Amino acid sequence: MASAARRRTMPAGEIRPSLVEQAYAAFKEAIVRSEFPPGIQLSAQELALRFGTSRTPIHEASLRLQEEGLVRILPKRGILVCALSPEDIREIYDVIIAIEGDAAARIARLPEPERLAIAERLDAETARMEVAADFEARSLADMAFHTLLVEACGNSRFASILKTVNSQAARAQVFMVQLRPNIERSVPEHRAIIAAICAGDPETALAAARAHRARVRDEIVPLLARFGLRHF
Amino acid sequence: MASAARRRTMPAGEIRPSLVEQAYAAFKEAIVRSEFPPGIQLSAQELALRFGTSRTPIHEASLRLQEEGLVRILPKRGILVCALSPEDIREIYDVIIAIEGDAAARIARLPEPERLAIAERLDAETARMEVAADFEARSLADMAFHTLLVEACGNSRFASILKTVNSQAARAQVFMVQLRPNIERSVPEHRAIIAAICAGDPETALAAARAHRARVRDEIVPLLARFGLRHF
DNA sequence: CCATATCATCTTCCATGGAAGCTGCAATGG
DNA sequence: CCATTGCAGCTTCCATGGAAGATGATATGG
Repeated sequence: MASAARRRTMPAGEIRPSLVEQAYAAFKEAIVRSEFPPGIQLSAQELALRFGTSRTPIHEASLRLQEEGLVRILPKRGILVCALSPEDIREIYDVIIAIEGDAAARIARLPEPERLAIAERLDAETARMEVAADFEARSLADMAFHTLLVEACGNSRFASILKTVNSQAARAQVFMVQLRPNIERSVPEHRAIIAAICAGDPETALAAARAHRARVRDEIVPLLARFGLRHF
Repeated sequence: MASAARRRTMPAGEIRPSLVEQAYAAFKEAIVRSEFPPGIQLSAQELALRFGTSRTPIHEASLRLQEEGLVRILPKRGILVCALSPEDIREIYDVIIAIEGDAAARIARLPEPERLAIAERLDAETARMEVAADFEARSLADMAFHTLLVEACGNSRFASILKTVNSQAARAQVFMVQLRPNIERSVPEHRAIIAAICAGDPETALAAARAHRARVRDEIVPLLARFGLRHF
């Protein structure tokens, strides 16, 4: 009865993710974990076999991944897993710098109660980062900080842009964890962003967020290039 | 030999656009021209009939348009042409402000010969704008200016982000042309951006580009809202 | 009269097969 | 020995049909 009424108005239960969704997630996961070496050429048939569907969901998932820049569909030839050069990583970081910087400035422009609430949550993540036992936990808290920063800025398009470029960079992120960059430098930089937000100073927040990401970029990109990695 | 070698490495002739491509372009065109009222719900079948293909290319084109935010695919229900609220337009402008501002700053950081060459081309478009006979021509030159600004900044991801949000805003643009905003104010603002680029001053270029777009945003968004347009 | 259940009809989702394009190799001709 | 051509085997592209979900009108029971 109630269940019938609920079924009736069920807007989009999406109980069971579609096969396209599953194929998309599985394919993306495999790419990020570098189970498919970058530059490899695959066919829909073999992916369909691997993921246990027919070729159609694979094809549609590939279209989505192509839109996100993770693969390229070569007409009549196959699916190419894109390779990222250090220059690509640099481009991606520059997008992050532009968007995330603006997001920080936007938060600093919010009415005081709102921006203080956000600042508190940002501070909590930063604290988690500081006391984290291992590198893994520290990275997670770091990611949570940056996700929150852009989710809270009030422009959903900012979030979706960052989601896209982050997924492009994900493969490199996995690799970078092994390089163990000095993430502890991030803590005071995060605090500087938080302080500017609390003070309601958009200019300083913008500059602090940009400087933070630019510092990371300038640390990471030469490192990748020096390791002679032409692509990931 | 050269021809053989070239044929060998020919990446993708793409002589004839695929049906998906055609359906994508036609569907998008129809949406932008508001031939489909926003909010309307369509079926793949009827679109297939209209565009003279089967349902498959329509479906794949719709997936692409969904990725771009122009339509939403409602599972088992149909294809919804998205409606844009003034708030959406505002969000889109804010993305433009962040990305285009950064692009201007990046150009200002280029070595002098390069940035002067770009400045010259930007100036040519601005001049075309100034002497344009009708509003139509003026808009075209304006668009060319902004396209060039972001194409020349050296980060292809900036261009692709702007392409996406611009296509989202395209429907509103068509509408806005009829409002005939005072585009002449743009000319000196463009010149300010160009001057900062020539001077190699990234900060000023950033501020000038942001101010220009922010001015347009603050002119347009209330106008749309005042017209009582809940969506386009 | 209202609430609930049923059902006809719409839709997408996904599997599959034929058509056509691309590639690399072997055969052919100089 | 090299350049060209033909071909076999791969790939995607696209059409189509069955399955299952979503919806709204209608029937049914209180």
